Amino acid sequence: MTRMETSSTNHIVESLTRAIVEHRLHPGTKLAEQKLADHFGVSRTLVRQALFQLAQNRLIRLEPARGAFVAAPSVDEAKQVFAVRRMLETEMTRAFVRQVTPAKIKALREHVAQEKKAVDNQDVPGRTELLGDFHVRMAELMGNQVLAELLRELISRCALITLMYQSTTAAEHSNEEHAEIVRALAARDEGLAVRLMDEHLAHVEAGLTFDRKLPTNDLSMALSS
Amino acid sequence: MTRMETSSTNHIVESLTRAIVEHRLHPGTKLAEQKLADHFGVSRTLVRQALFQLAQNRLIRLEPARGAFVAAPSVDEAKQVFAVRRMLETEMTRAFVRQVTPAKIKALREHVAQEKKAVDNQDVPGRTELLGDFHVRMAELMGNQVLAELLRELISRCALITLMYQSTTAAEHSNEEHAEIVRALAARDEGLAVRLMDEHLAHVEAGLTFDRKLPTNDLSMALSS
DNA sequence: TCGACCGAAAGTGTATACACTTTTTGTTTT
DNA sequence: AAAACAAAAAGTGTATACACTTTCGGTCGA
Repeated sequence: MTRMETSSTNHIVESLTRAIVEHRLHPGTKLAEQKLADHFGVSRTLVRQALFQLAQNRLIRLEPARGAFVAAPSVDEAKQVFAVRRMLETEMTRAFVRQVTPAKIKALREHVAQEKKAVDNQDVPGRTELLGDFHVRMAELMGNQVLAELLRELISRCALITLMYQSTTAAEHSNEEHAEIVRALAARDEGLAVRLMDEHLAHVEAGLTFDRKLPTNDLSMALSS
Repeated sequence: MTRMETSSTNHIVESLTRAIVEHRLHPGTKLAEQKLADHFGVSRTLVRQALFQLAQNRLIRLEPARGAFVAAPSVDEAKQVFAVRRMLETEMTRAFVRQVTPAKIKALREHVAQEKKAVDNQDVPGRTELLGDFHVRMAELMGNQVLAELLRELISRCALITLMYQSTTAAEHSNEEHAEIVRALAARDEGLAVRLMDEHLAHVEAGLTFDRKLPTNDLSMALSS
């Protein structure tokens, strides 16, 4: 279900996005164009296109004549992003209950099972992605691709902020909450489902940590995986 | 309150955005890079950057090796965008009531008054922008810049779809609904405010028209204003 | 020793060059 | 006259060149 446009530029965007979201590239790290170009084996032209795209997604920040840096969102911005997620996702949950079908429940259950496997296996990048994708998956199952893409963007920004998924217990906790939400959806209990989703997001938000550890980051090291 | 970054690229983005949102450039119109470059007096490099940005905002569509075209969203996509707006804005309205202050009400009243003036004066581009900005203004007054920018994006996409604002009576209608919403907010009547906002968006959505009139569009003509 | 200054190195911003693809146009063929 | 083809024109995709800005290292002066 991943994107299949593999235009050079898109490959760079995706590679950098993963590195940032998975915390291989820390906030503040400088992304020098020529170094990236060498790493990806293309010219600066394509790197620049990718950087512009990432800047629009707020994953990096472009300073005029100074270059690109991995974004370091303020506490305030982080709270705003979460506020938006809660608005969107509580309403999404409400709408989901109203159009729930066995097939959709089955799809969500399978997703949660996949999450659990990743969590149990200590597959850190895998679980990070899967835990975020749960929310995107709900939007897709509702048939709203616009919502899904919006959520994907917001969740990327969240991942840049929260380090919570790095903790195994927190990941387990999220996984269990997802399972609970699915149960409420299956039971068509709108009030419960909405409440669980709201609480779930509150928990994720509470896991925000703001240790601004300084970069000390080697580009090619971080990108090599 | 408009953006003041006037880097060349941003100027191009804003200029094209306005032209598209105000329907001076019709869906399907080809945006040839060299022609735009000549028009703006820059090289293709900057035009390309702008086009990439517009593509991410879904205002244009990039076809590989064929070029950029003003987007022509499907009916389905339009409905999805509106569904997202309703999720976001009903919840935003709810939150607004809970943190309403006289100063915020005053700001909204003034905005609605501005709208009315533009509508009365038959200032078509002005009223289009102001009617959309009402929603963005609410988000800003709540102090949520993330929400504000998200809404601005969604509303641009809507404007690309709806031709309703071209009708004077429809514009008057929207303006009156905004006034009603502000009254409900001032009265701190949460239920009423949310209901009015939901109905308002339903009305806007109902104004969707999908006449795919063929381009026949001269670039420099459309951009000259 | 510390700070200010200067030059070199590195890096960004924009334009241009060139290869390759699509579109157009004019010609040939049936 | 319509369809098919070919060459030319126009346009996109990527790399490179070059001007200008920032950064860094070292030297000089206080």
